[in-house]
Amino acid sequence: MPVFSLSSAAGGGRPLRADAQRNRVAILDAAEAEFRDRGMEASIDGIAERAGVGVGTVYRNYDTKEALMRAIVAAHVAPLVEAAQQGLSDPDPGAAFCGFIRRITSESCEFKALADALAGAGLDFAAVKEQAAGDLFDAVRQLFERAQQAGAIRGDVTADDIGALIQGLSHTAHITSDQGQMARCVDLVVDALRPAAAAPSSRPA
Amino acid sequence: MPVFSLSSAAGGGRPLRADAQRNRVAILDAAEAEFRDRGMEASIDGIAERAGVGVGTVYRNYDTKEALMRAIVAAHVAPLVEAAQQGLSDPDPGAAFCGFIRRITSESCEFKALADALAGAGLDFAAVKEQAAGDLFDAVRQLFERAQQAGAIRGDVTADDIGALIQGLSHTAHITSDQGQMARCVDLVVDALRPAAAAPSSRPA
DNA sequence: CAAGATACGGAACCTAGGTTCCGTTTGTCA
DNA sequence: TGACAAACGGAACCTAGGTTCCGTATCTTG
Repeated sequence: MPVFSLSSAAGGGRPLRADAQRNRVAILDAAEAEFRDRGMEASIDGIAERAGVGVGTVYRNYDTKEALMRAIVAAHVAPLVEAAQQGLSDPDPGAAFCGFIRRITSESCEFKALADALAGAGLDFAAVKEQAAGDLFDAVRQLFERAQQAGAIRGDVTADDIGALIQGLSHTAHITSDQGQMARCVDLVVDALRPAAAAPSSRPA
Repeated sequence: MPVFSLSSAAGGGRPLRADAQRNRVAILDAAEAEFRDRGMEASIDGIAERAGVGVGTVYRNYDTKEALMRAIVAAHVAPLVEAAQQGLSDPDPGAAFCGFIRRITSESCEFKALADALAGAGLDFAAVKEQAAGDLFDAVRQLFERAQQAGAIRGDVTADDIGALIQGLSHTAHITSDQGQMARCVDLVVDALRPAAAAPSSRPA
């Protein structure tokens, strides 16, 4: 049951039938929209209907709802992970880290499925942590450690703490769609990560 | 369908039968334990079994699972609300507010049902916000406003922001049972609420 | 255009968990 | 202890949503 490749089956095969190809795109689009708005609460029936397709057709492309969700989330995570990797060579480790946190939380705010994935809501948490969200958490950890070593982050915070905070913020992102409020909350937390008042990394008085 | 009073029906009535009285207590105890450990994921079947009782007996005391949950949560919320009211006359408004935040998050960490109620998980959110959790949010808001007026809290934070942060932290509390980590995260957030020590914050527009 | 392969739709199935119902048991009172 | 009301237990019911199945429709190829 192939998950990629728009025009041919995985491995050996002959090209996909034209209608099947069209449907695959429609399903992806529909899933994208539904998962965006409702996160893990989106239903297969809803996605199928939105795609103008029967549920069977959805299942012919993705074995389970979770697989479909993962595919969609993965598509959103990939560019984030890439951005994180670039951040690793940012001359200002603190800014790179904070900026990345702001970015993923902002993304979570408008794409509920990402929020759910990061918050571990409605999914087998261990599974998520390996897959889609796992990559992101790894990326965050690397940025975090670099920032902390550079002295841009308080020493008494651990990577696990960051993970926990992100999970919490992701939940908030799932609930609110108010980007402004979300941003204020995130800024607050991010500010709090700076080393105690003594050394404001970016701003001498 | 009475919800209070251990020995008699609400309003007019004759005393409760002895076995009914015993069962009511057993149900309350069982619900307390199940909701503590599993939050809203606790099941009526599980509660009934733990209480050594049939599901019908549970429903004879509480019309719905949510009603039972509310009763249990309310019992935990009451003393908190009371503490908050006392906090309103604390000479140090900032400490009163922060202390209260720490207290409810700590409580949420070991009593998952409270975390769920505050995070709005698995429940009709509006309903929760009126009931059990609503009182708590109100209490927090009062403590917050007083602390902010006293200058103990940054001026650019709103009561809604606090609500959002609590919801997020409550989700974290639901996931982790590590009181230490929870405390670190909460401290971080609480610290962040203090007015910027001397210098203007350096946040990007 | 016919034949076969491929894909489709959506009814039917399954599971989980909340809720109801009713025949049976137990407590209470005389 | 007998009789009645109160309470019990738990099977049965209902709903929601994920998943499977298969008869039918559509594409592709010769």
